[in-house]
Amino acid sequence: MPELPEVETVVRGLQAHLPGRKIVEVRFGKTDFVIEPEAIASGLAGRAISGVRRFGKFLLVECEAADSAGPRDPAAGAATKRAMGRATKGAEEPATKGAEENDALLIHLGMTGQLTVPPSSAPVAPHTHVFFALDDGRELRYTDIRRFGQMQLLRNGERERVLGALGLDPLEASEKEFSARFGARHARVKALLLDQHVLRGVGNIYADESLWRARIHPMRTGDSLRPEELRRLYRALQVTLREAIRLRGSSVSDYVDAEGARGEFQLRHRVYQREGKKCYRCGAAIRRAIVAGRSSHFCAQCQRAPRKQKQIRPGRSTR
DNA sequence: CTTACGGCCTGGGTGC
DNA sequence: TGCACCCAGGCCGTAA
Repeated sequence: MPELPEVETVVRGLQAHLPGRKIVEVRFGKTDFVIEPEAIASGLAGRAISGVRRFGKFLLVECEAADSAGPRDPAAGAATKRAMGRATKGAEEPATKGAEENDALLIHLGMTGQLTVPPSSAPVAPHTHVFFALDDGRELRYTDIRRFGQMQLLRNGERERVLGALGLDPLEASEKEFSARFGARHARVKALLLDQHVLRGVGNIYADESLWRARIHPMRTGDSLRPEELRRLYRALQVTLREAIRLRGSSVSDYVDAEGARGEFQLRHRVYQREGKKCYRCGAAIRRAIVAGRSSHFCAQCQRAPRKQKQIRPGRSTR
């Protein structure tokens, strides 16, 4: 399941291949998961790629400014301006802001989406539905068994509308911002971690792993967390996500990076999909329960369940 | 407004 | 061998 660390790994892989390349042609297989495929085909053919970046679990393949006016046939563009701003380092600026935002291809990998850059002559893997032929004889290919992914063209000025509501990137948020957001909410902490409007990029694997590391039960509510618990969770999230990125993500099912290689963080999972196995910290059996509509794995010994009282709070108040 | 929940999308894996 | 069923993540509608 591509979550923040997996998407980050794919982005880094694509950054090594795509910037500077020109998209020669776009072809589709099934398009039921693509928004306006014709717009993608006509809008990106002939365009040069300037960069690739991550925004939460989304990938953005950015184009250089369309040379001149002709939205028709950009045949002229012999002078393919080299990507000036190189890949750069980690600190990414908000993808929704920025003075000039050029057209970009927005991609969400869903559960089984894969992006690779094989030679055009390479055999096509089953369930490959989008092909971006490049000017160096290779293709950026999108493969997605379940087609839970999503793809759309973001034109100039559309980023804020499409991505603006997403929450903070967990690796960029400060402890203060994190605590303020979580501490003010009455929803279960597991639901808050998965809510992309609170934090962008965390999914089921890293929510469970972080909660275990922080020794917090997934059913606890955000506003029940003591300051030190909020701090522990913040730290656990950071450490877990960074470690996962270092190990190139978790390959629990179909996930592979841009080179087609599996990640290794699944070997470090402490609770995810370890129901019945022993807790690495205390030896108790890892349990699984549905929280926030998702399978949640935790150690009932290390992560104490909250008191049952699920009573209806007296309305008003808050403030 | 906030929260909880059920359903939907698709297809691989599993168990009978 | 076949087949029903479960499950995954995001999103949306509905209800409290």
